[in-house]
Amino acid sequence: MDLFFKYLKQKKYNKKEFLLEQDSICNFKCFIITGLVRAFVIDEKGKENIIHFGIENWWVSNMESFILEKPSHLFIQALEDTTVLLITKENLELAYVNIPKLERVFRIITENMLIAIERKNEYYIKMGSKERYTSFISELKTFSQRVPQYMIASYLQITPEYLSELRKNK
Amino acid sequence: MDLFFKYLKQKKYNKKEFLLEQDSICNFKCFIITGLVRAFVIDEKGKENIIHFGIENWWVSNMESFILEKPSHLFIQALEDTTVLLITKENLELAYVNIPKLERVFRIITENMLIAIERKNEYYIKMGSKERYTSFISELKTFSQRVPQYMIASYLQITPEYLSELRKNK
DNA sequence: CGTCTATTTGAATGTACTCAAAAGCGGTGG
DNA sequence: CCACCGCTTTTGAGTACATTCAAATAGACG
Repeated sequence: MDLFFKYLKQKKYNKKEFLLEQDSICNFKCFIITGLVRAFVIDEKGKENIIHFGIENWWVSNMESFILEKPSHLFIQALEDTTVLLITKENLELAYVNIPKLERVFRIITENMLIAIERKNEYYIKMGSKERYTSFISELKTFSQRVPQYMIASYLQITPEYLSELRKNK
Repeated sequence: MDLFFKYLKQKKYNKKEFLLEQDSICNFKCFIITGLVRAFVIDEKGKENIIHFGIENWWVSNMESFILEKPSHLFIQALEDTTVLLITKENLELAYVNIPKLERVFRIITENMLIAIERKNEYYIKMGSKERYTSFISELKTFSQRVPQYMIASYLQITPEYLSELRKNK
């Protein structure tokens, strides 16, 4: 652990600041110590679509951009003042070499990210938008109070107007 | 590589045979040598929803079930006669210990799975069902000839009837 | 208190679905 | 080789769910 920390850099982002912008190459992974971020893409109509949120104790990055070193399609933005431990791609590669055990650690972290995504997908496939909302709220109610409605709507892939509708008939 | 092969077992599944059924625990990963499989979930209405296909040179498994050793929500079924190299969870853990380099290999495989899923999600979020179909076909046309329309519809999250409609107005 | 942002409301519209039925297609056996 | 059966795809009418747009209302913050 001590060894690993040498490769990390603490960094602070203010609310609304971008950790990553579209078209730039994501050369880092961030571990969120405190704060909250959102990752979103912009579609052809200019609408922002939130892919996921990142909260305390999660790693955030754009894996595709990070690994393939290609321009990112997504934005990552702090929704609160956010403190992270950042590791660059360069440093991570070094760390893998010098701390072989780290391979296992990040294999497991990656597996857990994958599980989280698959679970979300399953939800979206199995449920209609009403159940999606209620189960989202019941599972994440503490966290859902930290983001505005319209962002929850975006995450649930519905319009804010329709979410408002759903909330009424709950 | 030779070392690793000792942990693998070749296995054949006939068309329509299940590699994994709902409620059983997925204790394997399979590398597809030849053939084609589909992974799907059944929703409350009894409808099959295809999450992804697995083709030659891909690993298939249900990561959530495999890693957390919990009952699977999904089915994995051969759509053609399919030959795989199978590794059990047990053997994989042994292999990790005896071939430390394998940690790196599976970290990278997992990362690539994650990228594939994220890319699919991005497609679904950014595009309407029409563009989803056309881009699916153009990217995967060789492969799309190996599966019936109604399964493509299921994968695209639309009804076969509606897909038929889309094809007409293309 | 005023301004800016977020949420709600409602009407009109559109996208995709359901259900039922017809048409197409492929394989099998007579 | 053709006729039939089962499965897949197409067609069409009616419907439901979710969106758009515009405007009103509510909340947050300096």
